[in-house]
Amino acid sequence: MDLRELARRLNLSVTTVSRALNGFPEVKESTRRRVVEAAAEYGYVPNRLARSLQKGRTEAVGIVLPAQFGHFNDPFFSELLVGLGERLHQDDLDLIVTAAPSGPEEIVAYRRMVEGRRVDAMVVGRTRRRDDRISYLLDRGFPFVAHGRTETERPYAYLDMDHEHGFFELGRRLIGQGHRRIALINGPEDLNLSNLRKGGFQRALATEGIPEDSGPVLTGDMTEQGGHAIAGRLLALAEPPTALVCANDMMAVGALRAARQLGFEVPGQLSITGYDDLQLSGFTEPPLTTLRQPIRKAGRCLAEKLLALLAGSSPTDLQELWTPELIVRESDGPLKARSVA
Amino acid sequence: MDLRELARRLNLSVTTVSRALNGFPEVKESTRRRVVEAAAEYGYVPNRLARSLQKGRTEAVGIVLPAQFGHFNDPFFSELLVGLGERLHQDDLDLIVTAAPSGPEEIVAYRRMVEGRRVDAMVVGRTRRRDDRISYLLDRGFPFVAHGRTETERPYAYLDMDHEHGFFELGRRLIGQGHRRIALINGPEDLNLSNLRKGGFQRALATEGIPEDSGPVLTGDMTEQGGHAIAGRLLALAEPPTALVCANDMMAVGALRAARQLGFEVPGQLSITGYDDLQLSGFTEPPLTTLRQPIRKAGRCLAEKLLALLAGSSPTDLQELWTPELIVRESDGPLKARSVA
DNA sequence: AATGTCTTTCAAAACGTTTTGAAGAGCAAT
DNA sequence: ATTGCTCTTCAAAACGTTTTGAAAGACATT
Repeated sequence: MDLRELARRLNLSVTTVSRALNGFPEVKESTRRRVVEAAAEYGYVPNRLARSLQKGRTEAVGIVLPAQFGHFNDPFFSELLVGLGERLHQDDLDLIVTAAPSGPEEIVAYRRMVEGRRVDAMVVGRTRRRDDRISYLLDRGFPFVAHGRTETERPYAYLDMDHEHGFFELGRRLIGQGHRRIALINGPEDLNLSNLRKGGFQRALATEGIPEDSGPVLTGDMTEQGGHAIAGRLLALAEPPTALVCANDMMAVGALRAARQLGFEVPGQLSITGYDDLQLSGFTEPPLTTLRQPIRKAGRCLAEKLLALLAGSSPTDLQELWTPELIVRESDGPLKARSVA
Repeated sequence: MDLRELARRLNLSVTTVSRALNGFPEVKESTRRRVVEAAAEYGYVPNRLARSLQKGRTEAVGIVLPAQFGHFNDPFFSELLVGLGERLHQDDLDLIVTAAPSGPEEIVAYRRMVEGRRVDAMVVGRTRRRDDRISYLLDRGFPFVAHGRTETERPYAYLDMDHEHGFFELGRRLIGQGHRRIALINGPEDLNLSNLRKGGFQRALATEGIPEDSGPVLTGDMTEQGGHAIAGRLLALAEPPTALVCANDMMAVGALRAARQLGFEVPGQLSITGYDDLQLSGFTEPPLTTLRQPIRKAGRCLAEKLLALLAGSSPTDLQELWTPELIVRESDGPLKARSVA
């Protein structure tokens, strides 16, 4: 059942039927009712493709999921997708998802979506310091919203967490507990969030007058294994740090395991903190002190920004920074006297 | 740059250009080269919508994510999406995602995808015993693949885990450890997997000659809270069970918490098992014995089935059952003598 | 009766592809 | 010169909508 057939049965032109269904004012009320009823009766549903082709809008938004192994183990993207999907659905927009490993294939996936006119806008997740996906989209003038900032001057719409502030606070908290040798177990340097977190961490040290070599920064994979390896190295030092600030919860879990294996008491001899507030973080031994970001809410917020963008808002008005919430549990605290004595 | 423009610049008809690009045999080799080069030079990318409209295929597959709160906390769907996305991407198929709470809205989401001719096939996740999504798709003769079976006679393509067998083995294992009062903390009864798990569990009891009232089955939300509530009730009984078989890891985590609060030693006085092998399950106290299903691999497998289906395979040839893998950790074991004495 | 103004309807063009059916060019056989 | 064949190219139709520009009908105003 297509529009032509429906029009034929009603003895009307397709024009009128189309207008009746789309609520145009120039069709007589009684005709509209007749059309709407017939459409319902025959189960007419417009062909989305044809409509999109004609309107020049696809009514769809694209996102490329990172497909690397291990990296995807956290519920981050599924939560984000539900947030996005819920909100976009309300405005009848589709979400087109594809998966690509980061690397040369990734930008190909973007090009296919953008240049194949498959979507009206893109969502870019997990931004890097210099992000060729962002430059690509900016160069083409293609609408997009990023979850995270980048080191570019050019303005675009984003939602980001204030990583700098979060890690500044975390650093100050640990220093306030008496720690003087604090290591940052950071994520890959090309991720912008790693850079921001490092900045906040180091600012905390500087503010409190702690020398730079008492606050080493090491980077690794943001996985349990990555955290385990780096913590292992740090704790084997002659003067190991008394606190480990980890880039995310998975790394912190790895660090916890290393600490247990090397006989460090947490938090008596060693404080450990994470970031993300994954579900598992409340169940580790001890439960993890961490920073929380509301991911599903972020998805909805990104969707709102997309809608605003497509409605003509300026990207400059769609930049937002959220402060992560400190979740205090039991993996950090002041040193016990014993280790000093 | 569209096909017409490209043809104009080449002094060729759109027909020839289209055929050259799509590798039809009736175009002269030198012409093809000329066309392909020009297409690359001008950065021509075909408009997917127009092509789909003409071909009558959208080259897209749809999936509706469950949007309820709490239910979505496990990484199940993100892993599934990556598996699906990776494989579909290889064959140039899109994955269209939308989110809807299960209930009347859910079937509307399906209808929009199917009847709006937005996708060529659907993926149905988490099947229920009587699943109106499945009947709807079967009634319409619309191609789809399900993750999970249903209580229908009509054949369709699916991949499912052998829940029955998994819980049968789990039951036997606990009985072998000496347990005689074992409760099943099950998921909602409308989910088909709940039913199958219950079946396997009860078959294990029957095989070993354990009376039915020594193996109570309770159902609740498949969340930490659900598990906590039910375990709390069970452990408050005059003769509490000595083993709790939980429908998933989150429920098991809740049960662990209830056990700790009520002073039950795990596994000395109480064994607890889960299902899923979530990442957190290796980090609980004690680490959880559970059944593992390879989710990403399942996503890829579902994608393969979709491709086969679209290529004309019969659904009957695309039914597959995987056996979950038992992951033995430390949350189960024989009773310690103390509690008997 | 002619003109103007709404209101309501319509035929045809457009969106960018692929596919259909036909035809032109080149050449060998008659 | 005509016919038949192959190779290559083309104009036009089709996919199912929305939009454009025009026209028909009703009614009031001159």
